[in-house]
Amino acid sequence: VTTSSGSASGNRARSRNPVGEGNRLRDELLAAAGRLLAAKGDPEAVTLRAVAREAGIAAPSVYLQFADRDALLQAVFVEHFAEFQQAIEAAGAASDDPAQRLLRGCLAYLRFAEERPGSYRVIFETTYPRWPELTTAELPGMAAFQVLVDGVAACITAGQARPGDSFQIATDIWVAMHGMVSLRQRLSAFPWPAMEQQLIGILHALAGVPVGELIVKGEKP
Amino acid sequence: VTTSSGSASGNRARSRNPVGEGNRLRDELLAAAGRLLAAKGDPEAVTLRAVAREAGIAAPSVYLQFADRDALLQAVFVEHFAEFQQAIEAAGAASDDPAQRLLRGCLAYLRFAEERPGSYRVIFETTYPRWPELTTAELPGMAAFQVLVDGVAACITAGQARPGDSFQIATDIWVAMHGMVSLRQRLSAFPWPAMEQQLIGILHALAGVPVGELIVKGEKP
DNA sequence: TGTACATCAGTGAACGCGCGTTCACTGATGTAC
DNA sequence: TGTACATCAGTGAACGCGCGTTCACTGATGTAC
Repeated sequence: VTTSSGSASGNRARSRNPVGEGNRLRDELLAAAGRLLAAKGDPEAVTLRAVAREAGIAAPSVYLQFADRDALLQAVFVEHFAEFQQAIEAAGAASDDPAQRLLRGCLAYLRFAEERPGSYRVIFETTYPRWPELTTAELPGMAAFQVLVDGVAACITAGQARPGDSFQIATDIWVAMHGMVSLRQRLSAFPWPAMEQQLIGILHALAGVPVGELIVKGEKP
Repeated sequence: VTTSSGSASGNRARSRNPVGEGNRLRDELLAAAGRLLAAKGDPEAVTLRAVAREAGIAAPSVYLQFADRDALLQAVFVEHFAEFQQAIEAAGAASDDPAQRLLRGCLAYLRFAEERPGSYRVIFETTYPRWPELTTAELPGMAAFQVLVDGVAACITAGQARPGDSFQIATDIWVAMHGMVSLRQRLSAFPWPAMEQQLIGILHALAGVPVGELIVKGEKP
């Protein structure tokens, strides 16, 4: 964990615009939160004071950008969730074979969770006081989930998956993937199978994609 | 949440035996912790001071029974885990048809998690500082997991499940169940299918148990 | 170009809180004689 | 049976800590004239 000593006023000329300056500090705070999350792997470590410390500013300055600690955490969520979504979509886009897209997207999900446990926990294992009000459609994550639903549907259409309710199958796959990463993180002493092998077996069982289609293949020409 | 006002010295004659008396207080503390867990649904709520408060004793008295907060939490884990295991085994024992035993055991798992989220989180979503030392065999939960492995194996032997590696299939089922309860608790706004239906679909897909075998049937004569 | 002034990003000190833990103690229970 | 004593379960006060949040402030940046 690095503690940047510098004050926010660097050598670069500041714009007088409070908004511009504000965004710079805001970004610094989110970056600091990200570093804490990466170092500790635990959303609990992202306290308002720890973030301020990591960013090299005084604790009260956080209030210039965020109404309170919860607003800060929510912004952290939004940032990390966007990165999560991007990682998955980028992985899926690397092929145009439906089964490959599905496999790669799922693998990206698992790898993100494995490589960035803190970010994953901010996304899927933290409760945000302000969210119970949200409706299903507004749920952050529904867009990402839709990618999975579409992926399954594409496999079915292409004859690469057993016909069925793509929404339901996608739900089952999601649930299984979440269980995989959540339990692996919690019980690392359990004799887990290799993540990729387990994923292939699960996709095969839940979606009916032939195992042959589920070996990661090179880019299409 | 009830705060019992009474001091521990009641009307009942105390045994002079410090161990006897000690166990009484120990049980009271574990009971208090259980009440907190049930009321808050969150292991974080089980602080040493909150437990003492709930049990109606002074905070330092906890040290008569537990070396520190971590030891207290570990004892809470052991108690709730035993109850969890009991609930599952009792449910499975209610039938002698392998598929039914498996189904009922899994349902009991899900129901326990749904009805006692605090207990479930103490078991599967809390990290205990003293545990990284444990080997696989010592892992609390391996015994419970073995029940699931045996259940799957029995189904295979009885021709009620697709032949395969029962350990691997049990792992997949466990992972899926954990994902189900963990995500349901975190994202209650998501349009989840009925838990029992989802379980049946998952058991069918992962273990190959025919859906017909997976309707909860009455007791055998 | 030079000076007086306004803006406002960021600060330092302080608040009350709940936490885990320590320490010397108290006082009812039970025992020795 | 009666009294002096030992045991030890449980206490009250205090500690230092990190937390979120508040408040009046400071002082460099940029502007008006």
